[in-house]
Amino acid sequence: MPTAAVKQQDLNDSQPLWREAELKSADAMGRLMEFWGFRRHMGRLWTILYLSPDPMTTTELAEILQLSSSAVSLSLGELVHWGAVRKTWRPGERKDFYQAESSVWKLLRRVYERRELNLIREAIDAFGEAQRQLAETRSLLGQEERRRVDYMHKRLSRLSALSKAGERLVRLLVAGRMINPADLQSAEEEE
Amino acid sequence: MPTAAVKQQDLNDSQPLWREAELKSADAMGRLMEFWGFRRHMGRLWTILYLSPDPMTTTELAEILQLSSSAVSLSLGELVHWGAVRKTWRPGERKDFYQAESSVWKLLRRVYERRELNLIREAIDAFGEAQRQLAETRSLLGQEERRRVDYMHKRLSRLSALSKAGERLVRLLVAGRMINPADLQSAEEEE
DNA sequence: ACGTCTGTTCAAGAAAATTTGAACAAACTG
DNA sequence: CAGTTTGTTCAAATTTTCTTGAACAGACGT
Repeated sequence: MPTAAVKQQDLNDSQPLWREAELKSADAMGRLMEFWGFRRHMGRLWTILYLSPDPMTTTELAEILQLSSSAVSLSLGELVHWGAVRKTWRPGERKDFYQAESSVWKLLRRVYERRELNLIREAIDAFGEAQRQLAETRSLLGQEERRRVDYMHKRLSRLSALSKAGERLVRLLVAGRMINPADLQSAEEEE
Repeated sequence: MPTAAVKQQDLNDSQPLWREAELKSADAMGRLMEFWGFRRHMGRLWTILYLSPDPMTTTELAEILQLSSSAVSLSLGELVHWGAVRKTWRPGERKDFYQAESSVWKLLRRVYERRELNLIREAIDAFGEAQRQLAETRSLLGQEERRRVDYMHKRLSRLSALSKAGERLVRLLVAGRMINPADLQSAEEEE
């Protein structure tokens, strides 16, 4: 009694013809999102909602993507947290309905603002802290080691300059202003 | 007999005073690299090399970061593959020496070119393929479903437009030319 | 107030990745 | 050419991350 196989068969039969195209798109976005550091399912769920003219329930989503209700709840919650999905309700219906935030540009900005900028700032802080630490030890060292530490200090300055250029660049992106990648290049070059 | 503790103590004693700052920087870069989808150790190894005035051996690297030789070999190999680290040799010395490629800008470009662009292109292809599939089924559907499929098709056009704008944007980045993020924004707006 | 429906949380189990030591291969030395 | 040294590869073991089903909590209708 191949329960799983039968179930799969039933599903295939009852699926609309466009389901395959829908899943293919969802998977493509899932890969993008996963690469971008999010859960794979977040991209898939968002896409299903984005492609649907009407808000959908967790039940429908779970069925389409063959996910457990807890998996759906978890990833949807995170999507809501990022503002990528909104809850809505229907008069008379008890279930929650979800719809995709459809401005991808808005979403990109929000993520870069909340996440990537923080990450870069932490790196900048770490480099600065390391430099401070080097400066402290400098007086305790012999000539040979002192030159070594000075070298490190200079290199850390370059990493700092680069990170700061990166931060500036992301801030411009978020603001929708023109970006000049040559800034990154030159951040690295000046003595 | 706290072997591990003793070993750790020995290490601490024999470390130069600037080792802590060095590790702190390496870890910061490790986090950045990990977030960016590379092995955590790649960022750490690269940083140690970047901060060193002289090329280093796998043995030194393994000792500093407390890694097994195989871990070092693996991650260094990948760094070499990405052009982030170069092998060099010293007359008389049998061991390989490694030095960091110090132009971060060059590295960024290479990665975006080889990796991110591919990823985006795959997504673009998937969306296009899905649209084609929808067009094929359209004639088989009733009026209600046809409207549904048309909606999906329109949405996929938007995803395609966005992805293509993203691809263009990355290509400009790689080329070091000016970027206008507003292109992304408008890719989404035109019906 | 009770039973039902819905959504979330959590701990256990499954899957995926990283890490390691050992085996292998290659290059050099005496 | 035998014996080292060095570097890579591989499968096993570990760690981490994901997934799941069950337990819990809240809201609703009767």
